Amino acid sequence: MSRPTMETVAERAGVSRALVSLVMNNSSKVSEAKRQAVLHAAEQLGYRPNLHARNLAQARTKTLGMIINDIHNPFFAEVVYGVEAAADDYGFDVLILNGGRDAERERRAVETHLQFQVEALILVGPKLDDDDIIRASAVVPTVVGASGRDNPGADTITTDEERGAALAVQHLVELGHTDIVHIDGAANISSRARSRGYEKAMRSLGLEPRILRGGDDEADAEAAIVNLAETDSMPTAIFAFNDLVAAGALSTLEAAGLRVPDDVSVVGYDNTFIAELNHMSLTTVNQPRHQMGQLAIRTVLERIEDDRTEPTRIDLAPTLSVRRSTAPPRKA
Amino acid sequence: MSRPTMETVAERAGVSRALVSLVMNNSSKVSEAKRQAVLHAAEQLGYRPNLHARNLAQARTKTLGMIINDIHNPFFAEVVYGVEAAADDYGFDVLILNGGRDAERERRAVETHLQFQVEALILVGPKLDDDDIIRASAVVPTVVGASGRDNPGADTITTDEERGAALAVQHLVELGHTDIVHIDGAANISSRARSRGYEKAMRSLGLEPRILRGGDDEADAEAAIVNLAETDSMPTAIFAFNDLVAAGALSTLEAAGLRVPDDVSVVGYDNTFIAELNHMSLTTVNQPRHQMGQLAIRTVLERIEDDRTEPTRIDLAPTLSVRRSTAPPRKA
DNA sequence: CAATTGCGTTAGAGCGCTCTAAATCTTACG
DNA sequence: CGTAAGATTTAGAGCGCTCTAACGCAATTG
Repeated sequence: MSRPTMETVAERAGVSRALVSLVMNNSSKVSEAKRQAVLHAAEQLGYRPNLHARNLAQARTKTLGMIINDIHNPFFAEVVYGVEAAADDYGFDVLILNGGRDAERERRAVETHLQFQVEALILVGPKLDDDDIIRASAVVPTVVGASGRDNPGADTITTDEERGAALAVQHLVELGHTDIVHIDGAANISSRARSRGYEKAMRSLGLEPRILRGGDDEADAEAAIVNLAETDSMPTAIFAFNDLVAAGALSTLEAAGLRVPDDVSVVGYDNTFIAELNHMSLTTVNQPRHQMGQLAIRTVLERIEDDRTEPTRIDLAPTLSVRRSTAPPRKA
Repeated sequence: MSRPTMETVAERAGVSRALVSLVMNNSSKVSEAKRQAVLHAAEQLGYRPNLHARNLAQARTKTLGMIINDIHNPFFAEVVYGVEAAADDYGFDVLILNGGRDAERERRAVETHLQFQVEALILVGPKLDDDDIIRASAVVPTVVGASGRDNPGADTITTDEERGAALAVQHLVELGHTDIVHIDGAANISSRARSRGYEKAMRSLGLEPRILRGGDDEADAEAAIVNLAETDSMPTAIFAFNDLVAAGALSTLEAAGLRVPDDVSVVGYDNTFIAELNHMSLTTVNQPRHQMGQLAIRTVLERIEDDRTEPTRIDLAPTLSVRRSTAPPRKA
């Protein structure tokens, strides 16, 4: 007693298999009587179309493959929502695979998606290297989001991270800060652009940049700040690689008896919900994640449906979300 | 120039289609010479097996469907990791769909999974009601995780939330607290069990329970605490429905000039990474999420492979993670 | 009234793969 | 050297669905 097929439904409804197919795809050229008969039979049998059979029979699958860097990271969740909403509008299914911050795992995820015959790939913050991406994009249209790299072969949707960093610096300078340290993202993909943005902005304002090696989580911030404390030159403001590093800065500063923002201002990056927590209330650089998701779909569909062939790069403008972790420096 | 098929590879390698199939499934009864020839041809052509064709041809798909309540919520991410790791061990693929905290959406997700012929369904914190779950579990084995409900028809994996609440109370009492307020989860599924656990524990220790209506996010906590402040009977400790509510409590208390844990201790629930943040450092009840994921797979496989038919309920023991948001009450 | 049109319906091939049964090729042994 | 046993390989059916081409039939037309 396996699952009912079209054959079963057709028999029950007293029509041909082809007619059932037409009804299932709600074709307009089916008489109302037969349509009802088929629908009724299907209902009774608990019939469900077999997607694999359908995908095999049709040329296309109407399915998109998405790989996110890390399902833990709330940053990506928002992008997923954007992608899903947009995909839904166009009648595409989205299959999500978790990269788990591991290039090898992502490679397998790409493979799985390709075997599922997805019509396009959406990589959000991939750990894959250029070669992998070139290889994938040779098979299906590929769009990369939120990465600092150049991703030859793929379309890209990024935010201008240099500009984002500049926004942070500018905000701090406007508050009156001049001694602003940056804790960078070490080997992280986006680290380079953010550091560069910081550095350029500082110099163009006639200030001396100071960059400390950080990383992408709390512990990394701690090390950097302990370092600062020991060299005895605590700045009046810190611009962290991301919100998590900023959170680490917050607690390490407080542990050292310094108050935020009274003694030191802190700015993060990403506007994850950590920053939003009242108890953190982190001033941070915001990327339009939902919009990025939507644009990813649109970009990919231009390839699929309108067969565009030249690569696209979309660079969105970040904004600053000012909260309570920044304030004018204490008067000396 | 569409994608190469087995036919193409077979031709190129000078063998039959069946032989290619054998190689792809690395059967042992293929001569080394032919195996190499096939592999080489496949490599050259960039051949990738079509999963839809395979799934159609085989009786089974070796695929599991997972639906998580909300991809935003870091609690679920951990469960996903557990599921993926375990599924991998058994050679199953996991398809993840996002419920988006919406019953209707979950219903569609179930439908999609069934059309994909998944061999089982794993629902984590579903919004679906009993009927939906019964209906789904009539089609494929279904396991429900992290829910407070009874889920007829499905296997369930839960943690003992009453006990979790009791752990929190016990910890606070051991520190010397007697005036402990609980901010509940309002309509949330798990709310009932946690409140009941709190109430029982309090009474069994001879203390008077006080329950305030909360919810599941920061803002809900704020309302509850403002209420407390106004009625002028601030307790010495607060046990919140979850970490997010606890975070809300933290900031509202501090805004009111009360210090945590000096004036008021706060305990959360779920041990999400918010609790772990140094700056929060929330004492909280921990659920073994990774293990829940693994057990979900094991449970479901017992149905599939060992055709178990009687329902299983697994109830895991929660533990307490003590951090810096709790301390003995200030001496009056 | 025969021929034409058009709608609703159906037969049947084919999507890419697996799997069973049968064919072919080796090897080994009396 | 013949042949049975074992090791490889292959033909061909079938998985559930879509899609094209053709069919039956009623309505329309000259």
